[in-house]
Amino acid sequence: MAGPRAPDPAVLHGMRLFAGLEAADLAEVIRFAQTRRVAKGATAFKQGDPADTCHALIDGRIKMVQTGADGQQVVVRFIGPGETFGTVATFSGVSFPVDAVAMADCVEVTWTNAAMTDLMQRHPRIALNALGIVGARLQEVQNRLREVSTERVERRVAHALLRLVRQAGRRVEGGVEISFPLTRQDVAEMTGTTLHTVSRILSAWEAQGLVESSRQQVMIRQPHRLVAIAEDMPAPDDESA
Amino acid sequence: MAGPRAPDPAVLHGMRLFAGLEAADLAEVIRFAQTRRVAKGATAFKQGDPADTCHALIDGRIKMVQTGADGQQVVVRFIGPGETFGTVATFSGVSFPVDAVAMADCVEVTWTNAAMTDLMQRHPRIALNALGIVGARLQEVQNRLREVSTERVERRVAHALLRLVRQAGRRVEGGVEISFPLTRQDVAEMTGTTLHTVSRILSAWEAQGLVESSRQQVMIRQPHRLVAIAEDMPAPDDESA
DNA sequence: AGCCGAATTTGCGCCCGCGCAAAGACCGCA
DNA sequence: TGCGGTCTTTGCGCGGGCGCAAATTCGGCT
Repeated sequence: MAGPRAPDPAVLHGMRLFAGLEAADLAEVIRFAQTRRVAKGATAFKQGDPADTCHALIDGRIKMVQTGADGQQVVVRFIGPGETFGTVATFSGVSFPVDAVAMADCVEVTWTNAAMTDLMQRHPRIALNALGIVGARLQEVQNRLREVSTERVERRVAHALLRLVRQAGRRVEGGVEISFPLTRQDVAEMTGTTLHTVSRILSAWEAQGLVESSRQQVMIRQPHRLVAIAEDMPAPDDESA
Repeated sequence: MAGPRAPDPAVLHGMRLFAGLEAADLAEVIRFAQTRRVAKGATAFKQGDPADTCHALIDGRIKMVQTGADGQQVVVRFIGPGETFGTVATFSGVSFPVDAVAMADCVEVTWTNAAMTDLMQRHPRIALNALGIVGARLQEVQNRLREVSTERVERRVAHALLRLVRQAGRRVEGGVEISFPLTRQDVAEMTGTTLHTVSRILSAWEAQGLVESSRQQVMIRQPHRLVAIAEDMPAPDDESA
């Protein structure tokens, strides 16, 4: 019955945007959706494109990057499976304010603005969920704004890593690692510094046994000490001795 | 007929949050509202307070300030008459993430979270309006994040002043002035620098005839030159000669 | 009119972190 | 197994802007 483009309703399960909806409602939501593949390195949409679609990620990892007038880039946030993205501009702008770059091969579902608006009007629960999502992101960005405005680089990098661990941490032997490839440049663009400074900081931490990093990969060996740096606490006992 | 606490329905007119609602709906909205006065220097709510109310400003000017663990403050945004504030935490947090400080004597209306949620469910239009408002703020904060991450202080101050002019500019003889009292410290907290640096920059600009500033007051004499600084353009012709 | 506190200005010295540059490591691919 | 490109590391020097401190101005209040 389902056409070739109709996604499996199961993909909506666990999405915060559709939390609290009945199965019948979910089925309705999915009828308006389209699935799409985005190859690694490609973009789901580009900064400046007309914002006529809403997006949700099924699989992969997406980087939201804002580019300034003279080319400087800032990583606004990372998107993982189950998260919505590119929905804010739908209700508040005519064009997307960021690039959505696939860091791995991705699968996403999209809705037209008209369809999503209609769904929200008939199911206010979706609109309220969306408010919660956007509100949480606003708070997160405000926190980052305060960090970058008032904290030293080292603390900002610590905060960024901790945020990544919370969002995409994977327990491994000897610590926690960030479960997707991440360059020094990426971290620099998250923290408002340069890849050189990030590299220096990670090297110093590595020398202290705090982290272990290799190409596009970071593992935190002693999260509590990283927290201490992030919160500017006196260094806790070094258990590595 | 209206009780002593019931606000005049007219105050809702022009509020973006309630745009597109019928008069009857507005009347319903106002039935759940309470008016409240906030004296200059007092707070409508404090960072960390349980977020159990939504707010809209009728008159005055409010400064949203986030305070970090060790006391450093950042001005997140200013709120003018007709704007909603303190509504984000309602749907995404348990406590307010900022202080709302009255910069002048203020009048606000408030709703309980329960009332606002209920109103949104019965009038999805309100929820969609809220999404637009929060989305626009998210974009603004993202822009500031990029600025503070990649731009020099002077450009950031220029951007901040231009943003203030757009939001609360008043044409006066000889230029445009910001229509509410604003200290160097405020500007510093908007741009992630110190009041000393702001003072130095304004002094330099004043020497060039670009602005005119006095205690808690800034007037822009040559907006186009300020734009040139903000956008890092080569200095335009100096018309003051 | 005079006093007090807040806001502002300005000088001076230093240091964090950037800019530049070059070398080295690692991966994918043929 | 060799090649090329991307990512990373590290050294060196400098400069923007902060920290500290003191003087000054301004406004409000009595």
